[in-house]
Amino acid sequence: MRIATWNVNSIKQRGEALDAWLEERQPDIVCLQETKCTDEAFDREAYESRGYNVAAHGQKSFNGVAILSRIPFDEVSVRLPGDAEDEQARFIEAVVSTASGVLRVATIYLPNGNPPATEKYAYKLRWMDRLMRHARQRLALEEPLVFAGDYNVIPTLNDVSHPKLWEKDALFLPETRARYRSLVNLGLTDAIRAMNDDPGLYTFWDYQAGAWQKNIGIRIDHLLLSPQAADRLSSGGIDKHVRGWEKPSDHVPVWIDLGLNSR
DNA sequence: ATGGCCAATATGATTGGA
Repeated sequence: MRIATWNVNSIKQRGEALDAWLEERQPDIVCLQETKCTDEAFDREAYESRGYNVAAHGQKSFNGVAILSRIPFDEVSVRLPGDAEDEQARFIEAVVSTASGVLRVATIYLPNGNPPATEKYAYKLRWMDRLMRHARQRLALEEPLVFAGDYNVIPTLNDVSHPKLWEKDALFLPETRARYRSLVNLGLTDAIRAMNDDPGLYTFWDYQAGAWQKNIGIRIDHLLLSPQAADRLSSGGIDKHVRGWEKPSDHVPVWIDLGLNSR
C-alpha cells in the first residue's frame, strides 16, 4: 500500500505534472493540498479515469485539499473538528478497507501562520491544538492511521538548510515546533525520519532567489503514523526530482509503503 | 533567502504563499 502527500500549489496548474508523477510512482492513495479550486471546478473525471476514487474539499482561490484513492472510500469527512466557525478547506479524513483491515488516512494543510505577530499565527496555533485533540482521539482507536500533508512546520535544525533565515518565521518559531513535538509525542511516527536521519532532506524550495538551484530548502511535508501503521512501514522517500520538472510546484511529493496487502 | 517567483482574481495591482 503506497501512500503519498503532495502540496500541488493549484491542481489546475499541476495537471500534467500530477499525471506524470502518478504514472511514475503509482501511489494507491494520494493526499493533495493547495488544490485552490472549488469542488465544482475539481476535474474528478481526470483521476477517476485513472482508477482513483476522489474526495475533494475546496474553496475559491486558496487552500483546498483532496484525497485520491484506488481503494473505494468507506467513509469521508471534511473539516478538522473543534471549531465550527473555521471555513478554511484544510482537512479531509477517509477510511478504506484493505485485506489486512481498516486504514484511516487524513490529508492536512496546516496554516502557514505568517506573519507571527498577527491573528494568522494565533489561528495556526489554535489549529495545531485542534489537530492534537483530534489525533489523541483517533489514536485511541488503535488502527493503522496516516496523517499526511503540508504541516508548515520545520521540525528540527536537521530539516532546514539555513536555520538563521527561519528563526523568526511561523514555520520554525519555538512555539510552533513545541506544538508539533507535542503532537508527535502522542505516539505518532514521522515516517521519513524513522527511515533516514540524514540532513539535507527537503520537501520545499522557494520559487524565489534561485532557492532550488542552490538547494536552499526545508522539510515541511510529513506523514505521521499511528503505531499500528508504523509497524508496517517498509519504505518511502521524497521525490526531489519532481522539483526540477517543467512548471513545478514549490513542494515535492513524499511517499511511503505500508505492508497492508495491496502491494 | 530576498535585485531575481508563482497562482488567483472581473486582472494589469493586490493578496497569499513559505
